[in-house]
Amino acid sequence: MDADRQGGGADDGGERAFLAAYDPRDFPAIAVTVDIVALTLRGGVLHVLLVERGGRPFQGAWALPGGFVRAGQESLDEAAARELAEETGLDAAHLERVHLEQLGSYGDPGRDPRMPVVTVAYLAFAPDLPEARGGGDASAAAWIPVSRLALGAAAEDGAARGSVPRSSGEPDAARPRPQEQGPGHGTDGGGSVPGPADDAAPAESTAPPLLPLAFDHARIVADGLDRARAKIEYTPLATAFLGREFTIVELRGVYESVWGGPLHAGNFHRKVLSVPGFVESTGATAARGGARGGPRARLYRAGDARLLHPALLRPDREDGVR
Amino acid sequence: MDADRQGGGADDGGERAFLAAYDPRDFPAIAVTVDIVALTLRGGVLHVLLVERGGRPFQGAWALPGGFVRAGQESLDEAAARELAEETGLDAAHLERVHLEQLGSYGDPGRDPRMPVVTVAYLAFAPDLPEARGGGDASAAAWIPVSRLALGAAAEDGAARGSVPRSSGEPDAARPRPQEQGPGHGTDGGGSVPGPADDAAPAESTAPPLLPLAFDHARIVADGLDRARAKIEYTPLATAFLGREFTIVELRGVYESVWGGPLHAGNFHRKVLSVPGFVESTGATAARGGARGGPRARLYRAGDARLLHPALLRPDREDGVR
DNA sequence: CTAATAGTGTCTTTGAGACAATATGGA
DNA sequence: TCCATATTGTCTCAAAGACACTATTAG
Repeated sequence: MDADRQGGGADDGGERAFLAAYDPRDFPAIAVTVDIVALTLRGGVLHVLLVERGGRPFQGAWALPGGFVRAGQESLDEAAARELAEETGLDAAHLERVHLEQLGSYGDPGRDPRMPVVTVAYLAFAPDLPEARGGGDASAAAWIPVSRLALGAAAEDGAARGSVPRSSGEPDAARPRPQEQGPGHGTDGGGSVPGPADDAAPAESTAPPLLPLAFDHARIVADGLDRARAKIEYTPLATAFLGREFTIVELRGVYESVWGGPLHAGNFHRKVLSVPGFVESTGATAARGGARGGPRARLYRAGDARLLHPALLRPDREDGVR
Repeated sequence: MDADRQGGGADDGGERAFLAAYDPRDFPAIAVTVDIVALTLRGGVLHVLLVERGGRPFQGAWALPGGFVRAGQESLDEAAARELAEETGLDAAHLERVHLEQLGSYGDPGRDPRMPVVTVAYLAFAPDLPEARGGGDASAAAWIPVSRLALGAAAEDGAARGSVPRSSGEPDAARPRPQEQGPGHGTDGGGSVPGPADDAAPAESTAPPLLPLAFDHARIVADGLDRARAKIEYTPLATAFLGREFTIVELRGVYESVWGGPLHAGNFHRKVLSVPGFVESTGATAARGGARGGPRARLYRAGDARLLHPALLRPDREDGVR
């Protein structure tokens, strides 16, 4: 279907269809925007790019970067890339290394209290970027750790609800497993944090307040995280979080940060090297060994595989260290 | 982002943001529709629901069923369900058994020559339904075998192109493998066709003409097929193509029809039963044995699993009979 | 020197796939 | 009776995961 027919009632000629197509209540009253869930790793912690709202509906709250699609002038993908560039202040060279894919569309009535808005959400994987400068927009942009976000109800909604006939926005979160992000997993650029996150922290006195997100952006971020966690299982996209050259340990850090739990170093290492086309060796080795000693790690770059075969499946549940 | 800010230029107060939000060139000029890729099995062959266009831009061509989203009155999911019901003439009881999920959004400029239109595509898995009555719309609706569609260039685009920084509509086609649909695989309700499809047919004299699709619907259908083929790997959604009770052989027929190749009967049988929650036994057995004899197959119904663990992976390539 | 760390070897278990065997019922 | 067919058994191979070991280097 495109720009005629609008459904409802039996056909009565064509006159009616014509009128329906141009009924201002049916057609032009929806705004189309793109929103971007941009993920990156900073110091081994997964961050999302957010902007602080200056305007009224959710003033002061954090929201996803995004903006209107320029009707007839750009594709949705181009609109997303443009908005991401504006918001991060990235030049074309840096943008080259960012993976951008469509996540899904959100159009519940009332999701924006002012008017009907359908937003096409995008998911971006970025290497550690320079601090976000508050793009071309009113408020500040910043990378916020996902563990500081209040994703509560939205996150639960990914995997184990509803029955088959249910029809809700479920843009293929491949193997979603409810598993909230433990605060500080992964590497700070080299080694992975050893212990599980849940019991390591000494009793925090004042619980760090979780940031609420504007509109339905909590759900969009939750869907994006589900997608990211699933996608690095069967694609080499984890390398999009790293520089051109990286060590296997750094790559493991990406998986640990995104999945939120430690992985078995030895098995991970062997498995990555065994998947054809995942990584390829540069001759070189890292400048230094591990943080507190150890041999220098070999350097690799991303291979040419677009899918991992076999895949790197997530560990089953709360047990550890696959 | 929602209904303010529109990117580009520095902030200058709020006045500008307000104006931008209501600049008619930026906001109201995009129409939003839903289109549905509804798949079903008829006689062991995968079919898509299509409508024949009466109007001008692609008059006489086949297109996906769909229609405008009623701004502010319904969610995208509701719009898709409504359009599907209208187009198939399905009552609520039948709709209950249809799986509906969002596929992705398409908004290239010029995809509709008349005006900017962003469509949110949905994917539906339906059991064998009564013949489509030409719903509420101008032209006829019909189930068309996917093998009769010209999906050419669009299908190639799913998996192995572009590099990481590429940004194009790739709504997570999980494990796409280019593999065109061999005409008549699968079962006609009971047993699966034995031989491979490609050589069985006696030399066809006049090549059956492939039907072109209107707008960018060929790509949308191709994306939907990719998604369907991937999704039955790790979800129990193949059962959505069958009745409430079914045999393992019928279930295998679904996989063979969607994947387009024969599967090893014995191994498939054992694997399905070994995945927890995929199917559960009703005590009963089928009324008849196989087409030309054999024991009566046991009947099963869909289990309560939402994900298959372990998954049923597609056979690797052109070799056969996993 | 000492301890931490990159990388490898090995063993066990699980699952995939090929092949064979058994039993049932349509013609 | 004959043979296609549903279902189960067995064997082999690949991969996952647990665990142990070696070599290297920061402090």
